[in-house]
Amino acid sequence: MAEKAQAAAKKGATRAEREADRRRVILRAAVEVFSRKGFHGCRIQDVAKEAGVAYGLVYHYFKNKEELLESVFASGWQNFLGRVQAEIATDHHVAARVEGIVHVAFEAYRRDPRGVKVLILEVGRSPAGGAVNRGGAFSSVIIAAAQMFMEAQRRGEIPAHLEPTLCATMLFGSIEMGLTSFVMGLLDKRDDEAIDRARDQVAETFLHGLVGARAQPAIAPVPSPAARARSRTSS
Amino acid sequence: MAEKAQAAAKKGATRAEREADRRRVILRAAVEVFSRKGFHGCRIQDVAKEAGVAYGLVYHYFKNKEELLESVFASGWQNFLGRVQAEIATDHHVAARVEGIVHVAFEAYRRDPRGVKVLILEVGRSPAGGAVNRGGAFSSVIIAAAQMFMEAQRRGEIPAHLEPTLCATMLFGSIEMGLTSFVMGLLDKRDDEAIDRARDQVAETFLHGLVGARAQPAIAPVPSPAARARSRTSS
DNA sequence: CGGCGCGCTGATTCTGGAATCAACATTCCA
DNA sequence: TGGAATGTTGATTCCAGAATCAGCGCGCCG
Repeated sequence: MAEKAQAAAKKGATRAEREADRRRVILRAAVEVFSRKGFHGCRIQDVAKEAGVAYGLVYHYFKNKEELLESVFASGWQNFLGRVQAEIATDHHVAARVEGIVHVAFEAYRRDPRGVKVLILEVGRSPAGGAVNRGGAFSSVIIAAAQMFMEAQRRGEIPAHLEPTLCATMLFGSIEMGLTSFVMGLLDKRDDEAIDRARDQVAETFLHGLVGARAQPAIAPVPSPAARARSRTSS
Repeated sequence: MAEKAQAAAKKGATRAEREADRRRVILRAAVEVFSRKGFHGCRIQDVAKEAGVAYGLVYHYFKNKEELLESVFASGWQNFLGRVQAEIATDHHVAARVEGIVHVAFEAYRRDPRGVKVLILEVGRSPAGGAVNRGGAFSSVIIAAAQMFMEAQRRGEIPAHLEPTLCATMLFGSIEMGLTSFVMGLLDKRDDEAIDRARDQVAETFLHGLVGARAQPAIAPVPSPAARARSRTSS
C-alpha cells in the first residue's frame, strides 16, 4: 500500500546501496505492521504488501519471521540503548543523568512513535522463555541504571536506603507508562506541547521522589486508620 | 503433570460442584501455562495436560482458545480492578489511597505471582487492535486513578500543575515495573522481605515525588550545562 | 440391577500461514 | 550485445495446532 518511494530512489545508486535500501524498506514496513497488529497477529504477507514487495523477497533478506523481528529490535533498541548508556556514562549529578534518560526516551518517541510502540509492546516484555526475548536486553538497561543509582548513593546524591534496582525499575516504569498513555490514546499524541510537559513531569516527579525519600514514615498527613493498620500487616 | 488433587475432591460433591471445579482446574492450568509460555506460545494440549484432562474437554468448558484467555483475564483482572476501585473510592487523603493501591497490587503478586505475570505480560498490554485486549480495561483503572488525583488537586493535597492522567500513568508504571523486576528475576522473588521493602519504596518514592513537585525548576544541584541546554530545546 | 444420559475422550479433520523453490526479470561486466 | 550473476516473484508444499465429533464408560435414577 505505502512505500512506493523506493522505486524512485532506484536510479542513481550502486547495487549494494539499492539492496540495503530494500532491506530498510522491508524493516520499516515490519515496524509499521507489527505496531498495528503485533508480531503474532500479522502475516509475512502483510509486511510484504506494506513494503510493496513480493512475499518471498522478505525471505531473501531475512531468514525467517523471527529474524525479522530480531532485526526490528536491533535497529530500534540498540540505538536507544546506546543513547541511554551514554547518558549514564557521564559523571554528572544523578539528576542531570535522569533528565537525560527521560529526554532520550521521549525524543525517541517523538521521532518514531510506531517504532517505540513495537519496542514497548512486543520486544521489551514478550513472554518469558519465548524466543522473542532479546536475552535480557531490557534487563541490561535496568542493571546499568541501577549501577548509576548506586554510584549516586556513594556520592550522597540520593538516600542510601533506597534499593537501586528498584529505583531503576521505577524510572523506566514511569517513562514507559508515560509513553504508553500516548500510545494508547489517553493523552493526545499529536500535541507536541503535551509530550514536552509529560517528559518534564516524569523527570521532575521521579527526581523529587528519590531525593525526598526518607527511611521511616510516609508523609500521609491523614493516614486513615484502615490504611495504617494494613500498611505493616504482612511484613 | 500437576493437578491430581481434583480426583480426590471428587467424592462428596454434587455434579454441578464437580463441574465448576473442573472449570476452575482448567482455568488454573491455563494461567500456569500462559505464564510459562505466553498465550501464543502454548497449545491447548499443554493446558489440558497441565490440568490432567483430555484435550477436548477444554472445549467443553470454553468455546475456544480466545475465550479461555478471556476467562483467565476476567478471573484475575476483575478482582484486582475491584480492589483498586475500592481503594480509590475511599475519601482518605490521597497518600493513603495511593498506599492502598500499591498495597493491593503487591499483595496480589504475593498471593499469585503466576497470575500477575500473565496479567502483566499478556493481557495488560497485548498488541493494539489484537483481539486479546480487553476493551481498555487497563485504561479504565488509569482513568479512575486520574480522577482521584484530580480530586486531590481540588483539595490541595498535591500541586495543581501536574497532569492527573500522567500521575496515574506513572503510579501504575512504577507498580508494574516494580513487580516486573520480580517477575524477571532482577530481584529475588522468594524473599518476602524484599517484596515488602519494594512495596514501601514504590509508595513512598512516588508520593514524595508528587507532593514535592514544583512548577519551575528541577532540583538538580549541578545540572550539567549539556543537560540544561538540551532540557528546553524542543519545547 | 439395568439401562440411559451426559461428562469425557482423543483420533481425525481442517485451516492458516510459514517457508520453499523453480521460473522469470534485471543488472552488470566483458 | 550476450550471458552470467543476482534480484524478484508467487504458486506450491508442508505442518502445527485449533476445533470437531462419534463413541465410550461412569454414575445416577427408576
